[in-house]
Amino acid sequence: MPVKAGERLDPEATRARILKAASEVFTQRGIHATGINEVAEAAGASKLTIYKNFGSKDGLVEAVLTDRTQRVRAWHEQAVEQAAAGRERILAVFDLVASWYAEAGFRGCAMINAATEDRGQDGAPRRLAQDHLSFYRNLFQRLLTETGVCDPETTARQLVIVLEGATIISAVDRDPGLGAEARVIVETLLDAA
Amino acid sequence: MPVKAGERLDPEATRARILKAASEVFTQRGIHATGINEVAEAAGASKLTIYKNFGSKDGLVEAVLTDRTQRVRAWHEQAVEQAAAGRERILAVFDLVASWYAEAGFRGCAMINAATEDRGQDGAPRRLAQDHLSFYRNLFQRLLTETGVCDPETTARQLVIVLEGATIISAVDRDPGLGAEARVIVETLLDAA
DNA sequence: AGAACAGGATACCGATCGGTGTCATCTCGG
DNA sequence: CCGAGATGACACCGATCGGTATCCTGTTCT
Repeated sequence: MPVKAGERLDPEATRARILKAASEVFTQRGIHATGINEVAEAAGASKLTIYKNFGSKDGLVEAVLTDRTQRVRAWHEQAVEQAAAGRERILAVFDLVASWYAEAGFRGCAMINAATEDRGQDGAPRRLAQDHLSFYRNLFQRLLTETGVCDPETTARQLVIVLEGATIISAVDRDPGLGAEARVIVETLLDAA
Repeated sequence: MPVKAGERLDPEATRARILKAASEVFTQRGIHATGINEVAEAAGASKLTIYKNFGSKDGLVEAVLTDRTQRVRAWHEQAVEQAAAGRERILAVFDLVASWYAEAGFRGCAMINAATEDRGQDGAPRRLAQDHLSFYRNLFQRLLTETGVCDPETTARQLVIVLEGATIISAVDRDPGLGAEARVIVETLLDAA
């Protein structure tokens, strides 16, 4: 992908282009399985530019995951705000992931996948995956508190389990139907809470 | 690990020793991140013996995962049989995984991890992971039918979601408490079913 | 116009990868 | 006691890895 004239010599655009290309190729083929050369080719950038911007492959991976978790969080915050108050806001999260499962090339949560590839190590991927899980826990806990659930913390942890279970199974089975199944579980858990 | 005199020149024992060592090192460090040399060193075997027995690294990975899924299935079948009939048999599955989460060096489900590392590919790891999920679905469906649940298939799929969600979160967070949390969710779902 | 800089292309480095070949050693059946 | 098979130790292969250096083009600013 050659650089268009208009966006040339814009360091921020170059960095964003590399991030986007790296995110896509990491998602599709895995992080360990993807070489820097592939990222460079997919981004239409040279290895030099990648290393100038991110220092190392680990630095690139951390930047990709950080960018990814921030985008996902923003999507969820926005979806929640647009939903009617109460239980609908919680279900909006699962409607959002249901549409995510249905996207072509869906391969699961980037942070969980990276932490899984890196298992045994205590590097940035695992830390970012834990932070990502904490985001979901805190989001659910806030929404559950607003709806007046008696034990928001426990129920929030339950919803994260359902969310991540549906995500990993949807990725392995390539089955977008897990979104609807997760929603049913969530309604049951909310009824019981 | 040098070979003990008694087990020398026993091809089956050698093969089993390689499988066990490979399973451990793959689990702890990841499959892509582990070279054949590491497996050979961990097994006290030579690369020649590994390739004589398994043909290729992919063949070794497939053999390790096949062995693993069979062992896990046997553990679950046994745990279920030893539990009292009815709901206890379903909960026995989650008690078993709870003790699994508490093991030192727990890193999640080998099949799901391998499929995640291999994402985008349609090789043996993903197929074995799908088969592993099917095993859980079929097991739960059988037990739910025995307890007289009205829609065993749907509830079985729900239980698999909870099981895999708890597993992946327990692995990422290194938190064995997910076993108890999963059990609570299961009881709620069984009450509602 | 010219300095400064971003960036693409390419070659290169040492290390490691999956995989093969060679050879000595060990055990065991005959 | 000897040959066959299994195994470990080790050297080696081409490919690819992460990472660096070189060279040149094209843009932007002064």
